[in-house]
This record gives sequence, structure tokens and C-alpha cells, in this order.
Amino acid sequence: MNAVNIIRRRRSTRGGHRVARAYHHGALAEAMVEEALVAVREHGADHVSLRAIAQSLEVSPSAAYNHFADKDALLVAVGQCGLAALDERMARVLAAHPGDSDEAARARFAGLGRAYIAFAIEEPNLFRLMFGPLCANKDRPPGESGPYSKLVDSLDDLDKRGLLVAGAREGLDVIVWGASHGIASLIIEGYLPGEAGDALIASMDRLALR
Amino acid sequence: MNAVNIIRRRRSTRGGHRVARAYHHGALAEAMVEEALVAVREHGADHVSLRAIAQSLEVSPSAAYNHFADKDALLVAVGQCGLAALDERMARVLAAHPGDSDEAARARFAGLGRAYIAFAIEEPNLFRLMFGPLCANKDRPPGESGPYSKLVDSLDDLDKRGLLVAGAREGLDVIVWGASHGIASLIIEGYLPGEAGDALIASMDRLALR
DNA sequence: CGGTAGAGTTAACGGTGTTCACATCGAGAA
DNA sequence: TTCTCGATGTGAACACCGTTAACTCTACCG
Repeated sequence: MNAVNIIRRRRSTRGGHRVARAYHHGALAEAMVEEALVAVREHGADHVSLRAIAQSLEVSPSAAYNHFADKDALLVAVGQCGLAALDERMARVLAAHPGDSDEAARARFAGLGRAYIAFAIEEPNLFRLMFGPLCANKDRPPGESGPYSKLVDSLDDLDKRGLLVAGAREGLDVIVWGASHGIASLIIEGYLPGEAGDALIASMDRLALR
Repeated sequence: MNAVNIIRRRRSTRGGHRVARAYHHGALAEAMVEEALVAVREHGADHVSLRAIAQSLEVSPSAAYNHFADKDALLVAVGQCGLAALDERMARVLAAHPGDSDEAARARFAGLGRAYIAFAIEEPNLFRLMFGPLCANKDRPPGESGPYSKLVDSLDDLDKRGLLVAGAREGLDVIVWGASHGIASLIIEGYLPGEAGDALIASMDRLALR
């Protein structure tokens, strides 16, 4: 799904005489997602053209419709790709602070928030797409996202260790996710300076942890 | 700027015989912003067509370019319109809880957060445009927005009254704005239930106020 | 009264997403 | 091996879109 570089041979030679282009691409869907991914990262989900992607893959524009209902479906696939990348990044943070000491638990919590915001800053276009209306959680039950559940687990861990201020646990996940998400958004749109992320961690520490 | 209904007479009669359409519209810029505003509210900033707006105003598509550099400039104007509406709504909240009692100060603070989120829920498309990359705070110094400064004032007020937990003031504005903004965004994209807004107020009360 | 600048017009360009009829290939059935 | 069929591609066309250029009209100023 992520980092798929399975672009199969673009041109095949068969029967001795070489054929300019293979009639069947072989993995058009993956290739289009990959190509769309770099286009989104570079220019934003708007400003991405289906025709341009098809052209750079040396494929006719209508070929996409054998694999995606429409352009939006392709972009949704790109968004899910990005969500997986964020999830992986957060998983790496958890792995970087193993052990069940209180210090490790604190580090995991702070690291998750930092990772979320850092991802948004490094990949603003992807971030906007992932949490934009196109990839919205329609019909799905709310609160079902990889990153979110990692945060919940981390907070539960802190709570179990007695590191939270009394009575702070309830609703804290919503606040923390909301603040992380909001600050990330406001930073990448230029409403808050990049250091606001650190301020969040510090304030959270001061307000809810002991 | 907001709620401008200065659409001057679309057809003028002059010199006895009536003219089908006035050659000069008279207030095209305002009319286009107004028309774009309803289109954005209804269908979102994407899915708004300059040509459609021109047509519904009975004006040629290129007429817009006498007043706006391009389509994005028109949308930016719509976004500023929306920001003014949010600001006004928050001002109304302040006005609804006058006086300098501690209770009033608390009510003002809670009301501001609630208003921010309620606005997003009622006008998601406008909200997305206002804080999207199109209307981003380019070159402007960060942290300069009507709604934000109202929040800062409210927090200062609480602080001066000694209603904040010790040492909580620093960085609290960033957290509160971020959490409000993030929760609002996550609600309108379906990642959080609508009640998450109330949870924010409650948690903020529990964590930072005394 | 004539000129001029602003505010509209028409026509055109290149680009877009999408559809439809058709072509081609690979693989499995006869 | 041959046939057929479904998946996957092509090409042309459609209806839009934003934007530009050259033009026309009109109100107003000197």
C-alpha cells in the first residue's frame, strides 16, 4: 500500500520484434496511486490532474476508469496511503520508547503528539487531503482511526500509572487529539508559528500530568 | 462586507423605452461575492464555478476579471466575509454575557469556544474555506485573527481574576484555539461526534479553571 | 462637446473529468 | 490447440472550466 514501487515493466519485448508499449500496463491502479501521491505531496490535491497522471504513466486518460470510479476515488486512495504513513510514523515513535517505566510512558505520549504535528508540517498537502472532506469519515462510526486509537492507548497507560491529574482522563483524548490536529492545521496554514507544537506538549504536561 | 444586499437594480429603464439589461451592473464585485458566498455555503469552495456565478448574475464570465485577479481572489473575499461573520458571532456571545462578575467571565470563555465550534458545524463549507490554504495567513504575522484575539482577551480576563489554575496561562491560548479548531474540523469531517464540543468545554473547565 | 477610463461583451484557447464504442490481450474451457 | 470471454487498454467526443484578447459601450470630466 505505502511505498509500492511495483511499476511493472513499462515496455515489454515479445516474439523477437520489440513492441513500443505493452498493451496491458500490469499494475495501473498501484502506479496511479503512487504517481498521484507524489503529485499531491508536491502540488496539493487540488491542482492534481488525472490526465497528467495518465500521461506521465504513458496511458490514456480513460484507462483510470477501469480501476477507480472517478478522480475522487483515486485521491481517497492517496489519502488512505497517507493515513497509513502517519500511523506507521506514530508506531515508530512508540517503538523508540519501549519499556514500562513512567518515563517511557511520558515519552511515548509526548512523542505521539510531536509526531502528529511534525507529519503535518512535513507533508501539509497530504495532511490536508487525509483529513479533508474528500476522505471524510462518512457513515463510519466516529473515532475510528489508527492514530486516534494509539493516543487513547497512551492516555490509558498514563492513567493506569497514576500519572494523570485526578479526574483528568475523561474527555482528555478528545482534547489532545483536537489540540494536536488543530494546532497542526493552524501551523500549516500560517496562523500559528511552528513552535506552537512544542507549546502544546509543554502545556499538556503542565495541565494534565503530574 | 457581510450580509451585503446591495444588488443594485439589475435592469434599468431610461429615456422612456426600457432597456433589457443595464449595460453596467453597478456593483458587480459585491454581487459576485454574495453569489459566491451562497454557492460556497451550499456546495463547498471546490464545486464553485465562476461561469455559473456570472450566469446567475446575468453577466458574461469575463466580467469578473474587472474586479478580481482570478477565481481564487473571489474565494478569498468570500473567506474574509466568513471570518467577519464568525467574529461577529463571537462578539455577540461576549455581549450576551456582560458584567465583570467571575461567573460572567466564565460564561464568556465557554461561550466563545462553543460559538467557534457551532459556527463550524453550521457552516462547514465556509469554515473549511476560511481556514484552508486558499485564505492562508501568507506573509502576515501569525496569530493575527479577530477570533483569536477575542480568546486571548478572555483568557487574560480569567487570569486577572485568579480563575486559572496556577501557571496555566502560558500557552493556554494556543491549546484552547488549537483544540477548538481541531475539534471543530474533526467534527465536520465525521471523525468526532457533534457532542465533542461540549466535552471540550467540560474538560477545559476541569483542567485549567478553578 | 469630445475624450478617456472603467466596466461590460464576444470569441477563442487550452485544459479538465468523464463517457462510449471499440480494440486487444491473457487465460481458461472445449 | 483453438475459441471465447472478461479484464484492461485506446481514441474520439462531450460538456464544462478558468483565463485572455480585442472589442464596445457608457458615464463622467475637462
